[in-house]
Amino acid sequence: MSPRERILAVASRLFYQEGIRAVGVDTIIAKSEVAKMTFYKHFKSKDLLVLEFLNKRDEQWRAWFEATVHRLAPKVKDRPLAIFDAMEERFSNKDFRGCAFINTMIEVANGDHVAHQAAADHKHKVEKTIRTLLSDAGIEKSEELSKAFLMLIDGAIISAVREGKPGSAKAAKKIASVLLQNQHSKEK
Amino acid sequence: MSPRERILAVASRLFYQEGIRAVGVDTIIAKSEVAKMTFYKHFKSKDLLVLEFLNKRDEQWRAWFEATVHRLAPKVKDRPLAIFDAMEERFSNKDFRGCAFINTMIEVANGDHVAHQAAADHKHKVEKTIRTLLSDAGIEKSEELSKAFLMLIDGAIISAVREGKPGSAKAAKKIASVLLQNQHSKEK
DNA sequence: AAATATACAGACAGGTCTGTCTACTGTCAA
DNA sequence: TTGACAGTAGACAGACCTGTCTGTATATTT
Repeated sequence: MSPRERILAVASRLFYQEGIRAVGVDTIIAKSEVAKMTFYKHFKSKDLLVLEFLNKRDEQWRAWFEATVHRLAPKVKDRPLAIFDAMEERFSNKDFRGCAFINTMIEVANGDHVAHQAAADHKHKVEKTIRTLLSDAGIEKSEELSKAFLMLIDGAIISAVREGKPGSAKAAKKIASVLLQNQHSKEK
Repeated sequence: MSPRERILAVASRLFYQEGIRAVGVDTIIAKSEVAKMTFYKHFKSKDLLVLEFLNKRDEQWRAWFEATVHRLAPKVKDRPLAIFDAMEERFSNKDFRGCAFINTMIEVANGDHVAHQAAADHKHKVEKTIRTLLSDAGIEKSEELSKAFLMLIDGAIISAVREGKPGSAKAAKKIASVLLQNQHSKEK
């Protein structure tokens, strides 16, 4: 593993686990066993490292998400509800500490900051993925429903963090299934 | 206004607006026009000030919540859905920056910290209030539904922060009304 | 063998953080 | 008038923050 990869790996783990403000560059440098100048050669500033962390995590998260939903639900019509089974898997991880993008957005506070933009972009992409899952399952008016699903996901994430257990995923799934039934009965 | 009240008022505003870690005691001391020793006379540490901020905000928030729901919905059966109208009022405030308890919980990270306990306590109390609103409206199985409502509220809060506009409250209300209808039709 | 690139170790500057301490001022009551 | 009390102003300690700088070692390429 190259120094650059070590730095990014260590930083990603610590940023997610403890928060961005809580982790200093000195800690990252020490834990990735790298010289300070090597760090600043590869990342011009801490902010740029944060940005790279967010971008990489966005890609990895969405790749995981699509793969897991497909694994859990081979049939397209089962995939919308499988979203919440995927979330439950995530919530059950012992290192789960919520959504890195929500966390960053809250930690940074300033709405103009790049981190907010990154969080907004990430969630928009996730919402688009959900919309595709819904319309592939034959659901009309998938736009409103995908926004509802995203809200349920975020609510479930917060509940899971607060309670320290993954039960909220099942509750969210139940709500989602009611919404789908409701949508279905309206179409008839 | 006594020095102590000034400190707490300034701290509360800044903690909510910018985050706890982001605001140093020096800033609080300067803005509340107080000597440093006066600060430390009234609050033994920053952590204790944070705790008092959270406790006070919990009381004020719930008082506002109950009063607003009652104002918006004089009839008991209208109150469950009025919860989301109340939230929309909150989201529309220009200083809205999410839920102070969620924010604190995320910012602090460590699950054993008092702030987590405070957030958990607050949300439990809110859930209990919601459960009462539901059962007063004649809804059975209010426990499961109150948890669902809380999840919708938290999801709507996150969406509102992310989008910077209060629209998510209406979306959450729509979902809640579907849940209520569904509950109602099951009872029949 | 010499030159170049990369990474190492660690001192340093300049700033911020929490919390402590001293010395001074104004007020009120015994 | 004297003493207690609450508050002010500001220096200070010690830790931590980001980012820069010097000098050295190693490895690869020419």
